[in-house]
Amino acid sequence: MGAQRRKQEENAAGQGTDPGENGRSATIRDVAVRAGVSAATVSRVLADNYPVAPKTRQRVLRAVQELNFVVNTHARALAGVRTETVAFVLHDVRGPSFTEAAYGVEREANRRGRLCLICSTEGDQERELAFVKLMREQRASAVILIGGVRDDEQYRARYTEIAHSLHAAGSRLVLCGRPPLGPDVPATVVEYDNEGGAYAITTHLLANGHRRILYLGGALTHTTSQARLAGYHRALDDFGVEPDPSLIEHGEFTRNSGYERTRARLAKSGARPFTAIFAETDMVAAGALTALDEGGVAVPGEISLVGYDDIELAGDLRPRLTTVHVPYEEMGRTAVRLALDLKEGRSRAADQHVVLGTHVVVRQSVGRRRPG
Amino acid sequence: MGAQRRKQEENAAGQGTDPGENGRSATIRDVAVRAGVSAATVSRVLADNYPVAPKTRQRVLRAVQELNFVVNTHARALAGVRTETVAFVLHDVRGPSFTEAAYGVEREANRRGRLCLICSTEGDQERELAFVKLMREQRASAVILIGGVRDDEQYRARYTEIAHSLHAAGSRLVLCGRPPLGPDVPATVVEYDNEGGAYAITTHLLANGHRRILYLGGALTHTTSQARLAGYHRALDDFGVEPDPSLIEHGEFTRNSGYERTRARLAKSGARPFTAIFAETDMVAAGALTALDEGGVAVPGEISLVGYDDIELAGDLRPRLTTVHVPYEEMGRTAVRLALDLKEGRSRAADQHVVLGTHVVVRQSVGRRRPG
DNA sequence: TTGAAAGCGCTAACAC
DNA sequence: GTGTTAGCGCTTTCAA
Repeated sequence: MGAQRRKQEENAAGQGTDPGENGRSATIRDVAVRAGVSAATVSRVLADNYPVAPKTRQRVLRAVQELNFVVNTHARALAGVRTETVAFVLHDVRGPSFTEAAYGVEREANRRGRLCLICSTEGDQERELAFVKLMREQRASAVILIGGVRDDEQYRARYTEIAHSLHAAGSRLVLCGRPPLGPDVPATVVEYDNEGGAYAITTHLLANGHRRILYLGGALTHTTSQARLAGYHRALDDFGVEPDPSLIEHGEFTRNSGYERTRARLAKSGARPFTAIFAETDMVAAGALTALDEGGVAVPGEISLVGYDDIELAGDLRPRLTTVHVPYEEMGRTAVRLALDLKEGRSRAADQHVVLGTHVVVRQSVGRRRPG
Repeated sequence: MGAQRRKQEENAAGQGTDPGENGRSATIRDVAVRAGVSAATVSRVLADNYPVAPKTRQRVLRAVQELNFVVNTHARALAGVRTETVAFVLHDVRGPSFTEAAYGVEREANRRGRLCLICSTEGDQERELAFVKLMREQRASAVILIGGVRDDEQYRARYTEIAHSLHAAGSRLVLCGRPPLGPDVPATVVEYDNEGGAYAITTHLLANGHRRILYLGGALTHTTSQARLAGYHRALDDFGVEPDPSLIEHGEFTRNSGYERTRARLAKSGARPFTAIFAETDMVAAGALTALDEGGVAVPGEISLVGYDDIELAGDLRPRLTTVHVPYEEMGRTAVRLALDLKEGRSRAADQHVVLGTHVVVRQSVGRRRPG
């Protein structure tokens, strides 16, 4: 698929003579010829970084207009001029929490004169890799990945390699909410206190007298889920409550999963073996709430409910959802800040691992319960 | 800022000798030297499109590993190999409706083997232009813009030019939910029946006996708002109801704007001059509902409420929000489909304008009212 | 099976 | 002020 052959094919397939539609687009050379000057002069006019006679400039600009000339970034980049970009990769653009982080990335990147490119992978690792590859090849300033993963040998090996290859390309890998890869891997990590948040909110439930708390979790292998579940267990332990495995469920981080799982539980037995529900994300909590609502169960009267993430939706639910606030936007901003500061020599490699705090936001979905 | 000078500066600023950190990254030439072959051979190994002796291949791959070599897309693109991408531009990644469209774009682009790049502009036209420029220069297959605009001469002139320059660069401009630019402009337009949806839902309110409907709109100059307001007026007209200008409000498309405006109205007078609220987006409706809730106003008992967009949130509100469904995801998919089909010669220019339908989704936020 | 060489489109020293 | 020229890093003929 060489340049030449490709262009010929395009021409052969062409339907019209409209320049640009099929024929090759105008180059700086074409403009030069039309304006009766050299390519260098055109380049100067375009870059506007060098004195050019007004009349010449006029002619060049006219030619540019007439030919509908568009510079080729690739050629320009090759010649040394960079358009700095920051890339952000998430699973799903529709997910409310990660887009909050995307927003933070975007703002900070912009504040520092970079363009921000976002890519959604639908959780497909191949796609993630393809995008990282593209960004690496385009020499993006930083590539920021967000979203829990399955933390195994394969993960570490794979991302360690990615970190190195990005580094070799003059870019930087940033992991948001993912486990660090090791001390010698050139990657920036921005985590948040996942376990601590889960601990705190479980404690909140326990302090309100709840002892049997249904846990609506994500996939068992998912690092985010593991950390949250760990916090839940630690809190139980601190209160001397024996954990009941039958109260732990694993599923997806979707509204629907929360809905279905809650419905199934509600249908199961007359005497409910739990007085509160800890949904691992607000989305799951929203689904659970709908199921509770449909089942005629009062919240927090009969059952208390808490979520995690503190997305905007939490305040729209009725009752308003008590949840754990995660500083997603700040994570995004921090990710960009750390990576760029490092590149600009304003930060040291040792400071490339940050853990942001989380905290409980008490709203209306938790009620007091006399334990026993 | 030439390549040479830049590199020297980078070296000067360097802290370590780690290759890649500051020094220039390895090129195909470096790999060739290390492997004791020519650059052409390395290229062949990498592209894997040509027979190469197994042993040579081994040596090359090893050298690639050792040097952490990463091809330079720019050079590659310049030499004729394209990574096809589709670009999507929206105002805010956090906005629920447009990200639905982004999802559609992403899926369809992916189905057709393209990578999808998303850019959020925070409503900044300059940023939008910068991104479009970048994508044009990178020769993206299509550049898709979504979000209402101020429809004036400047808009038309500006985007007509963009359409032409994208076309000249072999790309294609797609406008989602924005007014067409004219018959001779090379742009694809995917609209939805904005006015029709507003008409239908207003009719729904009117049919339920509501005559005084508070309208919580967006900016007056915004095309989306204009169309929705037009639908509202047409419905009133069809029912022989005199529109009351004091019931029309303009503001922003945010939760908070809906909240504040509703609160102000509620505070204003004891005798409320309206029995229903038409919020121009579900987001605004969510805010209005909170205000109503706080004011102790029963919905739909005392006041009915409808929104527009049918985002997921609509089903989470209590009462569940009656609203207008807009096929955002389909818009995204359609945008990609039309643009790529055209490029592939599987569609004609005449079919590059599509209007998708909208419809009312009846849930629980509208009550009957005895008119008078 | 491999290498040499030309060229993709642009930029920036260096001459004039 | 403007043109000439030498690359940037890669791919792909063409020749060996």
